[in-house]
Amino acid sequence: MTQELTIDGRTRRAKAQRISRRAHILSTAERVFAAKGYHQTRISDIIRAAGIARGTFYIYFESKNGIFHELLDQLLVELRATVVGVETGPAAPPVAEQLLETVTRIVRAVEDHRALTRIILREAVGLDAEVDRKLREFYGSLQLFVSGSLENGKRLGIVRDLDTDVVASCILGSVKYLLEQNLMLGPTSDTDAERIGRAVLDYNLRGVLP
Amino acid sequence: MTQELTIDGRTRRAKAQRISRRAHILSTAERVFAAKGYHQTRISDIIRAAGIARGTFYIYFESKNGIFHELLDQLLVELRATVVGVETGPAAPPVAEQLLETVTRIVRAVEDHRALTRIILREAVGLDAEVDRKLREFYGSLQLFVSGSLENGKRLGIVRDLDTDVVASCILGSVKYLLEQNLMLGPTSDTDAERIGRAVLDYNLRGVLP
Amino acid sequence: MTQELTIDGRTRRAKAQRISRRAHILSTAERVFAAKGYHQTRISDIIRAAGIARGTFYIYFESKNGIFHELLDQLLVELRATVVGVETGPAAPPVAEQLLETVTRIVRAVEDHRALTRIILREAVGLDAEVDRKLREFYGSLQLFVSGSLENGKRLGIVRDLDTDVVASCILGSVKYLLEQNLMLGPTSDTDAERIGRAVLDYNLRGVLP
Amino acid sequence: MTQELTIDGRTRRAKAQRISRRAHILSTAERVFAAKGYHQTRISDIIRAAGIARGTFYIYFESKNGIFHELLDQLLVELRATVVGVETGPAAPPVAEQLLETVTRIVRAVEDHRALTRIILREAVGLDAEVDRKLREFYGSLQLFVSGSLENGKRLGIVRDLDTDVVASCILGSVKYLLEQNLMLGPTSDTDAERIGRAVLDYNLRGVLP
DNA sequence: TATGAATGAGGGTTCATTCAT
DNA sequence: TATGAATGAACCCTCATTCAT
Repeated sequence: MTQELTIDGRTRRAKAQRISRRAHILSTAERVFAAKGYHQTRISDIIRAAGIARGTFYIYFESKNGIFHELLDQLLVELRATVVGVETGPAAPPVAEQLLETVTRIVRAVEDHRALTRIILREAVGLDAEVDRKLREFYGSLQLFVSGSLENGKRLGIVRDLDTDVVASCILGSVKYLLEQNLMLGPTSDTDAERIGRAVLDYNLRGVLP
Repeated sequence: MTQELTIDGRTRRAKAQRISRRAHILSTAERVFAAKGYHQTRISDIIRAAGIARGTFYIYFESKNGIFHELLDQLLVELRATVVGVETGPAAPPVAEQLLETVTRIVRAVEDHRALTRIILREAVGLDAEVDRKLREFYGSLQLFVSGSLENGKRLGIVRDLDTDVVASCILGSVKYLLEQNLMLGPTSDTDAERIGRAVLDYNLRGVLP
Repeated sequence: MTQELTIDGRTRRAKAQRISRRAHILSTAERVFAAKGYHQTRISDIIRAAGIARGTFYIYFESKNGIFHELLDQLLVELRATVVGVETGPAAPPVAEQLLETVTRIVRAVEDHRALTRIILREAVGLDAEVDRKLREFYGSLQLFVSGSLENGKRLGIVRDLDTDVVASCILGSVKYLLEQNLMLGPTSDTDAERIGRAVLDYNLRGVLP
Repeated sequence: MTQELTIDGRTRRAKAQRISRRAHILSTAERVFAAKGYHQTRISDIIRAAGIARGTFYIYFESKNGIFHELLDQLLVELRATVVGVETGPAAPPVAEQLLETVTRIVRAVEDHRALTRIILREAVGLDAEVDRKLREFYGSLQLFVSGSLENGKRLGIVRDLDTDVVASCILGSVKYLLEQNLMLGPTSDTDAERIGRAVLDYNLRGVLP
């Protein structure tokens, strides 16, 4: 082993450690934020829970607000990934199926990030202008996706004539509210998730009339 | 005029002034909270806007949190009044009609208290345990009302067989999200309100399928 | 006494108290700054010495930097007043006499504000851009005054031909340095002050050659 | 080559490197201190500018204060060298000439260490007790030298009867202030330096009277 | 009742210095 | 010797609440 390699090894190890440390703080903060809420969370809480010194926090993150934004971005990217990429071309699967898949994927993603989603849903709104912008953009892109799918469905004759904007909002709202409700309770079982998914789909497709 | 009467008059006038002053501070706080958000609002902001002294605020209200809870209670009572009291007896109007009325009433109530609702939706969640409890209770009672109506509808044969709990959540969610969206924009015109009301009703009743 | 007068009395008393409190903090800060230096002075030091609470300090002054600037401004105004206003017209007293008077006045002013001057001389330079600007402006105006007087003297034939800019700097420098030296020692007696004043004048007028 | 010699070579090379590295950090710190001022300078600024690691700094210097003291000492020694060593014996050149030479030498020395001198003049005063002591000692020794020269001049009949202490202070002050003024501006040209040197000398020798 | 000056418990952030590698 | 991540003591400032007048 030449010295270069040794140094390389050290550097690599150090870098890996830095990344894992960062991830550790990030996930700790996620937990603390979820438990106490953004405003009730003190930097002291995070560093105590993470077992690090005060200054160490500021090596890895710019500020309390900064780490929150990082968590927010992380979640929004992840959630967006569960929705974006649905085909609406002529050869694509029927809208109903796509929506079911989307719902299932979202439910799973939210389940995978209970704590994070809980924070976002409960704390992010109205926190600061930048957060608001990000959330608006996020919901806006979802809205576009859903209303686009509905328009497509109308063209294909598998969706009846309706106010796509309003209905897209309704669909988003119904899914969002269901997720909120379930997050506030304990973890949702897979069967529950499926039951809820089917019910919301059925409702969205056929309404409540007989 | 005896002295007693004079004192009575004084007392009455003083009492009236106390009440009106309290109302003045309350409505001022509502405006300020709505404009800046709960956390960004300082007691200084409220007293400056209300034109009162610092100490005066604490004569009428226990704390910043206290006045917020008062506004919250006020709104929840008002909103609840738009929903509660719907008849589900055999002689009652059809569920469809009742829902339309309810939606219309809610939209109007929210429009009447834009500022307050805006705060509740954006700031109240996760503020403290007590607020959370109140909101849970509020949404819970709405949920019960809606799912009860649905059950009733099922018995009457005017609602098809569906998971009433999940669907009730969906209905609440769709209405709530629409209200959120519209609150963040400018004031909704009456025609818009009606259009949206009809669209959400139509969607909830018949779904998206042709 | 009508109620208005009573209120007036209260208001007046309160205002007076506020002013005196402010002055108290200001003079305390002056003492502390002079004793420990700007950077070594903590807000804690000032409030402890002034016998006030932390928050009280911030009622009267914006910040540590703010109170320092106030002291600085106060001194510069006072010192400027000892220098500005000298007549240079044809009917004015001879330059020599004017300079002597100026020196005497400056020495007295500095003696009256030992602590303050000590801070300004020792701490102000290089503290921040604004302080630098103020000091540059202050010394600049002195320089202008002195060189103007010299020019005038030249025209009147009571000052020989010399580089007025450089010589004005020299005069300022010699006075400034003497003041610095004396401030660092104990208080200067009146006789010392006069002796020094005469010596510096004599030196400035006639130089060191026989 | 024996092993000892090799080791000797290594040791020597290592030592040389150590010395040059130390000098490198020192001169970098000088630059940074001059640019940002002592208090605004962070260790981070120095190590970044020097291209070394955090810990390395502390191998070569004890502390931020330590490296500053080293720069201070270095400058004071250098400046002292421009003043000390002037002969005052009977065979020595006339005082006037000696003073002119001294002024010229000081101006040059200051020009050679603009950055450092700038720091000393702007930041050192009041930094800590030790710095104050060193500066007092430095100026004290200059004062002694100048007043000694004046006394000597008086004995030789080339300096008139005057308060040597006060006048020594004046001379120092005038030179110091001029240097300060020029340091704050851009670099002084040689001709400017000479012009200023002659003017200050002329002024010091003959005063302002015709 | 009304006032507004006073309070003081924190909170987030900085940065000189240390130390394991 | 060189590194740079880790440390934690300090510091300035905020602001909800109190209380003497």
